[in-house]
Amino acid sequence: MGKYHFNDIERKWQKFWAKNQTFKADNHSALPKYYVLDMFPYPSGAGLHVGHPLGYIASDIYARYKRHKGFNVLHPMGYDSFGLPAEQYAIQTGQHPRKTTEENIARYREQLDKIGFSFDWSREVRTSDPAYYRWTQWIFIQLFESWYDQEVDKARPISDLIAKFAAEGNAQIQAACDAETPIFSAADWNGFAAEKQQEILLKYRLTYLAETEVNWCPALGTVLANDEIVNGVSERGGHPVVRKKMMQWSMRITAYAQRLLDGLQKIDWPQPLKDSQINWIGRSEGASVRFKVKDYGDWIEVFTTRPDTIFGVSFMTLAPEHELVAKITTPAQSAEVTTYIEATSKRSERERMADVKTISGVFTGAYAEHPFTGEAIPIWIGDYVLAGYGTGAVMAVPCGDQRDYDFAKHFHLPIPNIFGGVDVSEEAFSDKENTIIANSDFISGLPYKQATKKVIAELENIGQGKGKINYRLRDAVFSRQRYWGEPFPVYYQNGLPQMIDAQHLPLTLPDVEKYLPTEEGEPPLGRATVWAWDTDKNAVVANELIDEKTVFPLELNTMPGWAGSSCYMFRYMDARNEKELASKETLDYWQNVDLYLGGSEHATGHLLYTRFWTKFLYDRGYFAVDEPAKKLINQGMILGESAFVFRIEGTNKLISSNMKGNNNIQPIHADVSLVNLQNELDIEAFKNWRPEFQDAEFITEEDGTFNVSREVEKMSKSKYNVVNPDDICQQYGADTLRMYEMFLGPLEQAKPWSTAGITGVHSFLKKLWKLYHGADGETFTVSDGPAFKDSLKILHKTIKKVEEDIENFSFNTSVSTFMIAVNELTTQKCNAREVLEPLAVLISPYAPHIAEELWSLLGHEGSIARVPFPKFDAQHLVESSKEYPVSFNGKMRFTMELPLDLTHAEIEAAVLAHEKTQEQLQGRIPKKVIVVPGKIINIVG
RNA sequence: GCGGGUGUGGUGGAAUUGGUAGACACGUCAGACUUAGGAUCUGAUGCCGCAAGGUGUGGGGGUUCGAGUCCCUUCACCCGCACCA
Repeated sequence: MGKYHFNDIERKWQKFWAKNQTFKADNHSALPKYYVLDMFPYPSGAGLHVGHPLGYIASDIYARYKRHKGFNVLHPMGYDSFGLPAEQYAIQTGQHPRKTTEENIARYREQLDKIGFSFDWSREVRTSDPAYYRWTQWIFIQLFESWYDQEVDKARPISDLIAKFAAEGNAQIQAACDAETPIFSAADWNGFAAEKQQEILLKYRLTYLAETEVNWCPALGTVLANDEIVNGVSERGGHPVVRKKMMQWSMRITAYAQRLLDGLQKIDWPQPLKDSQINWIGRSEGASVRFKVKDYGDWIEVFTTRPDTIFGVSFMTLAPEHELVAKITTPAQSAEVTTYIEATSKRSERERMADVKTISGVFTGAYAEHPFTGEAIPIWIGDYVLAGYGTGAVMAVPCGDQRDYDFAKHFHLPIPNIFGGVDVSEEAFSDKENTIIANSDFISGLPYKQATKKVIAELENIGQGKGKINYRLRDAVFSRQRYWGEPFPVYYQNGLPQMIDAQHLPLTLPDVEKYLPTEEGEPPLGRATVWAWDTDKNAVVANELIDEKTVFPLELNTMPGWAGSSCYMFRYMDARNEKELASKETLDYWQNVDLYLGGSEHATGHLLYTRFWTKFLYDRGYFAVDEPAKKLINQGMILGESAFVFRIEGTNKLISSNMKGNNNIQPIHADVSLVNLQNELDIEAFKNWRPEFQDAEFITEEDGTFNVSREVEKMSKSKYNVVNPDDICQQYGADTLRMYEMFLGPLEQAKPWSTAGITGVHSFLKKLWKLYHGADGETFTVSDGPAFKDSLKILHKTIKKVEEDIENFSFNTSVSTFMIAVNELTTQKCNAREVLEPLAVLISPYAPHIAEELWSLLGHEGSIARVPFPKFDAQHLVESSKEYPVSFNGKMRFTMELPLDLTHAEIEAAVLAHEKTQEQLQGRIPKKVIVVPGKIINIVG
């Protein structure tokens, strides 16, 4: 056979796996199941870089390991192929996003195949494929046809709700619904026109159409969800975002707030990720209190976590956007209030966040009545109160809240002290655990907890409040004004939304000439000429037929990016089923994902939405489980090492990094492929790469080299620091790439990519190959004779360590374990099948190609993939004696050999009798001898 | 400000969970084989010191026979959330 020709070997086995469908998972297996999933990628035009496969390699090792352990493993892959970049590209070039997406997917697939993953490609899904998104649309319909019953704490069919309305009205129904839902009786309901009934039902459905204040991004021409905004600008592109009211589809995720919190307790996800979900959901316990506005019939409702401080209220503050502001402002204050509201609305979200120290506000001229004392409380407006949280209004208790305190100080409002033995002349006192309430009528003298309880009871008594749990979580806006997304299965009849019957799905995306919004400001689908629904034919027809009785306009918005990714893990279970999302049988068998790998950046986006939809489909009886993934691991990002050359400002002179001195310099990204490991730039190649520097003057080091400086940054095309895995595979092989990526460091940790150490891993694989070949390194020589005892010992040590490592996901240390094993076996000249055969199986999850080749050289037919994992046998590690280090007063002095089966007393006696011990003690009697089994013996003198 | 995390040689990182710190790899140095080496093999390599020895896991303190690991304190860096009433 010859030398280790990794390119030939890898191509050969990749073909073999594809041809034999080696990794096809079985939906009807008697074996225990195990589901290993990677977050599927968005196929971008830039292709894969070495950072992408990190998680895929780790999960692939685990999946392969589980197959060796006798599990029926589901390990699928697909593409999250709807998204903005393809659409942006389409806008610029007129190229249909479908086309670029398909090209990108083909490139991704080619790159993935080269790394030797054990994916079951027969289950591939693409979110932009109508055969897939018909199920996304189907789920949308299910959400529309459901409401959330808080009494039984689950989603139920809307027909149940209609029956309840008809029988008893809505007064007694505990459901998740819009805030301003009016109360009606059964008689009212039955008397309502059908359209009015539909309007009311919309307030209860789990996906609903409503005028919402949304985050509008003018540059992108679309709305964004809260998690798509970072620091007040869009996550993608960094464009400014403003608040705007629009008619939008929303998802009633708030109905699930508590269950999304509770569910975290039973899943094995990283604590930081759980923390950010907990934070995002933002549960706080308190009370809602209603304050009557003096001289008006209106009520202001506030939420407070400190009802115990209600006697400390000295003013109220409304958010500038609060709906009552215009109504209650007195004529005298009107001008001032208007000016203030205008000023604050001009400030962007970002400015408002950046500038939290400036205190601003204005008095409305109106007063509210204290629910207990009847005292007049001035009502102010202030932009420190957020419209989007709670009710957009607060009862200000300056002595107990620093923000209220600062506001009061600034506007010279009173700061009554309602805490016993506390000084509030300098700052507010917000330590509720050590609170004793004073000057507060019926709660004076009580600590926080009891006072809170009593106040809530009293508020309920007078009908001005109740205990309440408030969540920061908002309903998720589900409409996007884009082309390249799932169309809603919705048409409009008299302005009311109607669902297309699920049996007529998919409703496929129509073609348009341009991918921009229309001149009238409609979404791109407004350009489609065949985009109307004929309820008679149950088909899409031309828009010009809309005047006919049975033809209606279709929804012009599309679904957001997270729609397609929220249930894809269930579709993989039965990916080719044309009748259902997945059959009951397969859903029952595969349950949910056992191990999910992906980045932590999805904590409050995808990972929250997918939990929401899973719980919903569980409630409606489709799924057997209510969480998508049992265990989740966040792999760390692989960062790039960018290279910079320096230009002296205002000149065309480039200066080597050590020569820059006091010059005013400007760093410029240089492509990392033009720089060697010593950070020396290839000047000629650089000139060709950036023609504008063709004539530049290069100021080099004294030895004539030109050095760049390095910086660790995110890998990205624009930073010219991308390393392509194809190049690594070409030069060193996929097995080397796989092992090296694992060797780089702990899976969860972020780490810069550097090729510096790759030769170490590569030469390990060459040594492994040689271990199975004779002295010439070319002839396959494995003997059937007995193995050395020492070789068996190494094998079993390795089995134990590697198994532990895989189970703990510390793949980096097991690479070292393999290196030690191969080095030692080489030294021992071990060539026994008894050792080398199990070794090939052990290593096959990490380096599957070379393992397959060795397995076949060992004379086996077929793949190594399902060969049982070697069994650890402690027998081979048994020793009759062990070297014990002996220390005196904690200082290591010498070692002594002792049999393993001694009792503590026997060890103690043996140690004391030892000549070196006597030498150390010099006749003194030791205080005690500490014997820890298998560890150090410590003599304290 | 709140929450979470990390700090170990020239570098990436190990450390049986309280038991000989620095495994393994890169790099560096020396040697062997070579026309050559960016190939292969052997050896050395935390720091100070010729050596004996000393010292050493961001700093300071503590518990312990014994601390990278536990406790207190302090510093530095990274990542979330950020006027949440």
